[in-house]
Amino acid sequence: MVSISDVAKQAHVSKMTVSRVLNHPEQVSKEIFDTVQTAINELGYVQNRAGRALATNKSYTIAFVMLDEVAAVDPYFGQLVTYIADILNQAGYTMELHRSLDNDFHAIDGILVSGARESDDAQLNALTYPLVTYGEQAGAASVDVDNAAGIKLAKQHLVDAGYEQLIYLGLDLDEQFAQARLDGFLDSEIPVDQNNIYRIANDDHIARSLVQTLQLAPKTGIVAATDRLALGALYACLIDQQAVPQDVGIIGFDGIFIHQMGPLTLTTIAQPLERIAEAMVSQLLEQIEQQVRTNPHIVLTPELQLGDTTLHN
Amino acid sequence: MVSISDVAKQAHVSKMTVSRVLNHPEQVSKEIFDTVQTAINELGYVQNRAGRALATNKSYTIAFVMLDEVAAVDPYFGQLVTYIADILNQAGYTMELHRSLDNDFHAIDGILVSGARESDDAQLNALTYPLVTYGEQAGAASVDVDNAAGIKLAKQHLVDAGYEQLIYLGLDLDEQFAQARLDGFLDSEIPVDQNNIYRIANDDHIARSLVQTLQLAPKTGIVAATDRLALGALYACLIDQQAVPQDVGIIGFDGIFIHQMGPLTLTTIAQPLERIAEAMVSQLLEQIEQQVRTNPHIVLTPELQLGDTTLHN
DNA sequence: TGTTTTCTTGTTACCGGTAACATGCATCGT
DNA sequence: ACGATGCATGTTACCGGTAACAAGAAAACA
Repeated sequence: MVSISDVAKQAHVSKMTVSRVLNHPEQVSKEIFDTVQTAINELGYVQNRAGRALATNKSYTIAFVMLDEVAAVDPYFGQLVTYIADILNQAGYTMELHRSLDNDFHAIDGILVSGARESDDAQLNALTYPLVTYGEQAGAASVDVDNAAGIKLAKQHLVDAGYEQLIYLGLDLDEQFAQARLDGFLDSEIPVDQNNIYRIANDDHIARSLVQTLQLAPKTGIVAATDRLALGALYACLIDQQAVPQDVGIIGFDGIFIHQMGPLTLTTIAQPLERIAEAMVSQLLEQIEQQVRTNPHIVLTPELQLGDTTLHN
Repeated sequence: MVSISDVAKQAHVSKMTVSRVLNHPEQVSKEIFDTVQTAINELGYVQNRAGRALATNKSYTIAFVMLDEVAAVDPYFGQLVTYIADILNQAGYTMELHRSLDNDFHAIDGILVSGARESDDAQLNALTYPLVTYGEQAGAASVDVDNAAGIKLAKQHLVDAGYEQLIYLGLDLDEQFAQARLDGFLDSEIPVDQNNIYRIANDDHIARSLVQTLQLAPKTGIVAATDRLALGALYACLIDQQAVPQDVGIIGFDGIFIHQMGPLTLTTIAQPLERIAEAMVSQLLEQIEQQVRTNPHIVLTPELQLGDTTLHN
């Protein structure tokens, strides 16, 4: 492997001058800069990260910790993690992927966490690295989507589209976002009937249980807490031979399944995953540069994405 | 940050002895071993990876390069990448995630690549690191699923179940696996009608195009090249009010969508993702230890996974 | 012209760890 | 009782890079 010393020899300068060309080019005369650059190119020199990390105590590596088991198979995870990897790469950082907080974290500059639950709080707070979580998290910086606002958007859209009865299809409440979305459904000007709130276990066969449960009056709008639930509802309607979107409207949340996945694209509340990724990274890099751990809660607003499962112009 | 020297001081021994306790404990007397361990625990020492990497020229870091854009949102990607991360972690390695071969790879011991196309060959062959790809790749070690065998399995299953007419639902052939699966469908004892082979562009609304295209005779078995296509076919059948699995059987390939995703679990040919991950990692670590780049092509056989979309006992 | 400032480059030491060799001491064989 | 052998530990040097300081030369100032 060609090192900085090899380049120095080739260019007839000291190691330090080569280092300057790489890190503080303004301190180097034009001639020498060119000579060194030429030598670098000729020899195909690339910086040794370990050496640099050791000398500067900075590794330019970020750990992304993915705690949610389910998320691994959920498309939005792949989307988020790749956005983050891309953005970090562009900023000159490398992203490690971890699945547990039990790992020793060596030689990293900061940590991004997704899918943390309350039971992880202690471990999270014990970490001394700059930290940003996806989803609200006490005692740490976090980036989240405004779940309640998103659901309100969904309700409003269904009402505007002329659906008369609203049904909410929610998940178990053990995850924070599930509670927030339910709250969003309950808390708004548009009144809702408590009998029309259903809760589905995440591993149910959604469509099967729905087709038995729901008595779909005409002009019903279904607000689903996730796109997966919305997809189940769509199946149920197909089986039950309901006309979607004419008689029944369906709106989901997340914005992942909308493409290619069904006979109809879903109308959904789309999470701005790219902006989430950007916010997480920029917040983290800021902490790293400033060398302070701050705990802002950044909340991004999701957007209505029109599809075929609701009426609209 | 507490370093090996701090531990050495605390334990009244030399740095080297501490290093031995960590790396060659058999060379150290029992007493001193205990003393040093105590000091390590008291001080909460963790090894500095950069220092170690610099001294040993090993980083214990592997780059996973995910080239396929689509894969990022496909659940199997999340599954594979997390399996690999888990296995690597257990072996004491860290996994970096990259999205491009253009990145400089610093301080890594080896590379895993998924989603490479022919156009990536030049860059892949230029890499000097130990390398294993997912999917067949000339000039590099690879792990792949026996796509043709899988499709034959699917055909056989449908015939055994009593479906009389077979239809193949395939993808564009620009990816190697798509070709292999089509070949598997054509090449077998069970004869097929060339008119019953359909090709769907990956961004089509599968169900919509199918319901217009297919003239489903009773007792038709549909072999779909991917679970996503199978799901589309299932939609199409629902819309067209075909009885699945009584009149029409559907079998997919990949084994990802089977849970929770529809009114019926898919019968599918499941990729052994966990074994794929294991094979990729063990092949790579072997190359790293042996310090030779070998190019075996490891082919794993997928398995029939029964679901509700075909008849069986 | 002599002195100070500025600019460019080099020297030294260190980041945290480990390999290779050196040393000191106990055990062994004869 | 002596050197030979083996075992446990320490010393030195180096991995590749950079910060802090030193030094030399050119430019600026008086």
